[in-house]
Amino acid sequence: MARREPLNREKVLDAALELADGEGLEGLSMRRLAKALGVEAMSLYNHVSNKADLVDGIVERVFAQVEPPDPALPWPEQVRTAALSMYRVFSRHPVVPLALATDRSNPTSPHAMAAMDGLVGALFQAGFDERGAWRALGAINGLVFGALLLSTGGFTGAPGVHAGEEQVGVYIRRLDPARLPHFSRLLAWTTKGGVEPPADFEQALDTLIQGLEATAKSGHSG
Amino acid sequence: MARREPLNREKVLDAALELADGEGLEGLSMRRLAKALGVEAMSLYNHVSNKADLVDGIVERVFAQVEPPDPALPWPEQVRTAALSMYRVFSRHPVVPLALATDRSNPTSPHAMAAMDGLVGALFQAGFDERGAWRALGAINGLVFGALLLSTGGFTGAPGVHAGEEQVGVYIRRLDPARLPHFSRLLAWTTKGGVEPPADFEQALDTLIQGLEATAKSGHSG
DNA sequence: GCCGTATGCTTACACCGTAAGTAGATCACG
DNA sequence: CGTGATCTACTTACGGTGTAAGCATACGGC
Repeated sequence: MARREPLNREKVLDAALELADGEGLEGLSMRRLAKALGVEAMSLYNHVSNKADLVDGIVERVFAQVEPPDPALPWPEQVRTAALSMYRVFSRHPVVPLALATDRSNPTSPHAMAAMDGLVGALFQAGFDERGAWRALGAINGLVFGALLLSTGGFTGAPGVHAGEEQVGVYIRRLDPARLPHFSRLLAWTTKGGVEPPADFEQALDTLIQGLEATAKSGHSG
Repeated sequence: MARREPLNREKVLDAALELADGEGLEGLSMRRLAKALGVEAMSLYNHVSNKADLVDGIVERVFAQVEPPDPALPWPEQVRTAALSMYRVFSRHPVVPLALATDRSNPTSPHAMAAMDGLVGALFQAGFDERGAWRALGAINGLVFGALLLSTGGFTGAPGVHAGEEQVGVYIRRLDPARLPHFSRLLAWTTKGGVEPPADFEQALDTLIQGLEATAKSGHSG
């Protein structure tokens, strides 16, 4: 009667994150997770109260990897590094932004709040008042999550960045250059390579930060 | 034997959109949709090949409401109106951004491409080359969808804007002002009202556009 | 009138999250 | 040591999901 190595919340969450990274959020089911752990589905409920709780757990676990910015740096640099850190971490675990957008749950995760605190601190340093900081925070988070969700989930206004080249070709052939001149010109360019999501995001972020610097100077309330 | 009024794709999609708007994307199931139409689930498959096809259909239908910008206006104004139009339309139908982020499907929708074409045209007018336009487009779409998904789905780095005031109170009490000084200061402000998602988005958009103007002037490739 | 086609219903399958009940192993305490 | 409490895992079951397969009915063109 060799007892199996005991399960615990940490192991469950680790396995869940691995499964979700590999199979996507839809591929993460209690039954499949249990099977991966060599256990029956209902046993998981000893360590996790819900599927929602499970998802919250992996979100929190990933947020723990986000590095808060160094308050000694100039504020635009803080915003830059914090946003980039979020982007990088979530790129490795695309389930997380999706889970945050899908479920209505969460936001009481300590690590998530810590990450936000750093960002907000930088915005206060910039001279924003509460309203301005709130709006700037929305802009930053929106850009980070939007970029991740669009590049992951499928819609860039173009075929996913993951699509093979032949697919893109079909796509382009379907659109009428006479009716959509600009968009087809742009898509033609994307097929020649040159699309690099991380660099593209970094550029978009810098653009936003430039805007933030301008509005921070001109008026406090953003 | 009074025949029932015949079904067609349009009626199915209309009912699906209405159901999804009312009950959320999760509430949209073939069985429930069929019941709403006074029909059995499998009958829907005569007008729709898939659930994915159904969702694509409502996405396309909503995209049709997005107004392309007027090419005669100055380009920042074009970007502004186009992005705002997307934001407003999708605010009325929050299922759509969620569906785009969730499913890996879609993007061959004519109306969606038309909306993108207008935006890209404005960016070319601004003097961006392909790479710059691509990145600017990513920034704009990212911001629009990110703002929508975060305000809808739950995570603003704060309790959802929809959360009742007492919930927010509980939330704030849970966080330690000593450990998270900036974030708790910001959240304290949000409880006093003043959070207005449309205005907040508009401000974020203007900030981004300011950044776009700066980068458009300084160099072509964004 | 007749037949192909389109429409709708019925049944069935494999999956999902999880409530409820139960068996067995482990541990604290007398 | 015995004994009871607790904790873990398993089994079973319910109502939900998307949809494949088969069958009945009604309509349009000849």
